[in-house]
Amino acid sequence: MPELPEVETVKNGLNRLIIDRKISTAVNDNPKSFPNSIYDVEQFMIGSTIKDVRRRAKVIMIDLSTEYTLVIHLKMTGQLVFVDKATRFGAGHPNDSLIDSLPDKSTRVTIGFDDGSDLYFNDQRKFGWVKLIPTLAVSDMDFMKKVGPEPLEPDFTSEHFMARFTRRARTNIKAALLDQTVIAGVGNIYADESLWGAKIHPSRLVGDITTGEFDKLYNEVRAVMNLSIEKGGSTNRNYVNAEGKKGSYMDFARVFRREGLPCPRCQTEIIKIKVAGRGTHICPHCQQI
DNA sequence: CACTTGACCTGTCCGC
DNA sequence: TGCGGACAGGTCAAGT
Repeated sequence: MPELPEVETVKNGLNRLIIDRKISTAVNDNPKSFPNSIYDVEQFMIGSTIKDVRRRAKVIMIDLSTEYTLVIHLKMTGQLVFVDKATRFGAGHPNDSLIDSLPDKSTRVTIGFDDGSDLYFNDQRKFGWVKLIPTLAVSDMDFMKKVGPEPLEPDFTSEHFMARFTRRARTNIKAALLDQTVIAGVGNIYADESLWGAKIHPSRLVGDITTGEFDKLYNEVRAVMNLSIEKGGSTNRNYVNAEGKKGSYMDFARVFRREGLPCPRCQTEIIKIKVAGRGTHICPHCQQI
């Protein structure tokens, strides 16, 4: 899924749905998805209550009353879906009844609360993970130490943004945007969308991008991700929010997965190419090498 | 260090 | 309707 706007949407949903609930069970069906020992789970998770749900980059952190935190990465196909069978929460949305369908084949971890509700971690491709670690140790994780700044923070300026890229001067701008140690949270969808907005070809070398172009790109990254948060994220394939509902940003996408359709700016046909090993969507007229 | 590529998985879609 | 291959929202560990 999940880039910054999707993870932010899940986090906001979980904050509405699971705060103060008490964990009574934890079922793990894949040691890679949830590698903690049974001892740790029983000691620091069972019986605890949910205190807060936070996000950093594409990672969700669920703080427990035991001073332990569930650190979760959804990678490509992860989902965190809350279902309350007692109140039928999660039922009745289009094409799906979560009440009946979850847990399903892709469910890796089921966290049960003492009121009968459940939080499911589903992950078709098994790339994602859930780790239970001391809250104070979260900032010591390799990922947390290396990850770049949050682009939507109010005090994150255009100058800040540009300065982060100097280290990656000899690679292309798309690879640099996707590099989580440069800027946190940008993935394949929003990289393509913001490069189109700034009229920058994704294969251009970072070192050749002008200050003016960086300024545009900075504004586009923020505008595109803010719009997506407002739309509940992008459902390209699997993504759903904490209530099991899809996001609608794809209805507003300008280039992503729109190959063969006209560019909204100049009507030139959008094409799909490969850059930084990823499928990449551009307007060949607006975005020149 | 900076940079690129392949690996990790399952499912789906497309061409034969 | 089967089969092989490419591809899918993301990181990592290796290689150069």
